[in-house]
Amino acid sequence: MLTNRNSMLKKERQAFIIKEINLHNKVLSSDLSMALDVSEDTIRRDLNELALEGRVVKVHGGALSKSYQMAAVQTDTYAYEKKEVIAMKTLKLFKDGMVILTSGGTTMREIAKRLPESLQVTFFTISPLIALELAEHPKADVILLGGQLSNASKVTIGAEVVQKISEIKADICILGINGMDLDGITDSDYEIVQVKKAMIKASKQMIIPTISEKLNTALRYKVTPTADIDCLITELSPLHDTIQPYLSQVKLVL
Amino acid sequence: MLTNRNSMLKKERQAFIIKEINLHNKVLSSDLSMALDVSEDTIRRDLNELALEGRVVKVHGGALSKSYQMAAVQTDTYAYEKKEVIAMKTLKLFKDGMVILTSGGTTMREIAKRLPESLQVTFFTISPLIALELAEHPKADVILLGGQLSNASKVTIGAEVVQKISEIKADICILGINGMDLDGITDSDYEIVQVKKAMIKASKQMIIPTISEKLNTALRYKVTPTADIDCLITELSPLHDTIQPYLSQVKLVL
DNA sequence: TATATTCATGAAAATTTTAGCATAAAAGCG
DNA sequence: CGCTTTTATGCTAAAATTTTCATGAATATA
Repeated sequence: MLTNRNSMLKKERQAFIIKEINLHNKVLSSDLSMALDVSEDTIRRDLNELALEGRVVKVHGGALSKSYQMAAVQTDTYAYEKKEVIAMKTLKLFKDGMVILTSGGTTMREIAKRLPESLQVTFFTISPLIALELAEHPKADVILLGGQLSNASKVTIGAEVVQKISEIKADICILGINGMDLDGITDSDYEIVQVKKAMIKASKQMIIPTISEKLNTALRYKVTPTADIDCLITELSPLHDTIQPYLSQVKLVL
Repeated sequence: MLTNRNSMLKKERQAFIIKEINLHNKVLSSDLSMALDVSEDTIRRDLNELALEGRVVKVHGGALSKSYQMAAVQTDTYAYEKKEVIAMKTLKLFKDGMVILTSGGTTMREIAKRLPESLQVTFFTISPLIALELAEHPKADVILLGGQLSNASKVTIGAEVVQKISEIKADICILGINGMDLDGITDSDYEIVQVKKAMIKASKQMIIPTISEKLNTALRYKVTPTADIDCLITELSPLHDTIQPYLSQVKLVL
């Protein structure tokens, strides 16, 4: 070896690689080659060894942390546990005799699935899927708001729906969302935005159940200002860092 | 710093796409191309790979979340083969541009599943399940007739539905039935009878697809006389003994 | 229908991997 | 110490993979 000082033992080098991966969740062979001043072949051999030991996941061009693969596998019901937590929190707001207006979405579906047997509530919904889920409940009254069915999001949209919603006076409206930041709730579908606006207008209170990942993301069209939200429900504690900025904007955070 | 922001590993990129889809339920190829700074070809190839793995649903221009796509897959329908035969016969009556009014029922669902891709029709339906099935069809316009959702039969009922139906002028109405004999079509649910009467009134032609088992049975409430049926469709040949008595009553038997 | 997007395909370019070989250091041994 | 063996590393050329680009076909959208 040319310079003893700079030379690194194999184990030492591999430890460095592991550390890098833990830090950044990925490494590129080319980067490591430069940083450690060895050929890419050596790096590749290292990565192959580490992959064989199951310490990293080798991919074309470098390697990824194992957690990447984990996250990639669980996909069936995305963020299932989180949505379960959100559903339980949301259900605490439901009282006997309430009129509840709801949109669609998988979070809302988790809520519908867990509706307590004893609860006597009236639901208005634009989602056939949610309606069918709620129809399983013995004491729930379910009114499906008719209209054109959107191919993409599978909820009814259009002037007729908006008109019908305007005739309702609901106690609370549960709104599934796609994007939200400190400024407001946003969505990517214009038609759906119109319906959601009508839903908000028709309800005394607006409740937003969402996984925290959707916070601090914005989409094309604005639905309503964040300040108008009556209750924001995420899987996180209201004390969590991510939630802090929203505490001053939203009336109640669960 | 080792991380090179410009280059992203394939797996990493696909993980990003999955996350984006799970978050917003859909992604556009063009958006991803911009966000990840790769060509749309690369995005398309990623989406195709992910679709092949069954992680996302590829559509024109982007991809959708899987959870939206799956609307309960059931193959354990009673008399599946018979209903398949009936469905194929019924579909021959559908023409481009038609306005079709339909009730619910498993037979109707088999029809909806098999709707040819090329057909351009407008559906009005009282069944959320049928609506969701039809919504998978690219060229079908689906209007869900809103109203109270019946717990038992999972179709919308009530004055509102009847009122809405009266405003429609459909070419044909496909009516699932529960009982029928030489005298007339009968049902056991009074509310549903009201809706079916309205559907018949709103349509130029009435088509009854039913398994032959239901022939020669009668229930509590009468819907309409057998003589009013325009087309009766069963899994049997019109020459079959069971069908013979109906030939004189019904205009067309398939 | 006409126009604009998006898709599929194959070829080309860029990058990464593999495998074989050469070199050199490290280790083992008489 | 000399000698051989083992191990680690780098190099090259060919193979494989990934990405882009160009084109016409298919598809949406007005």
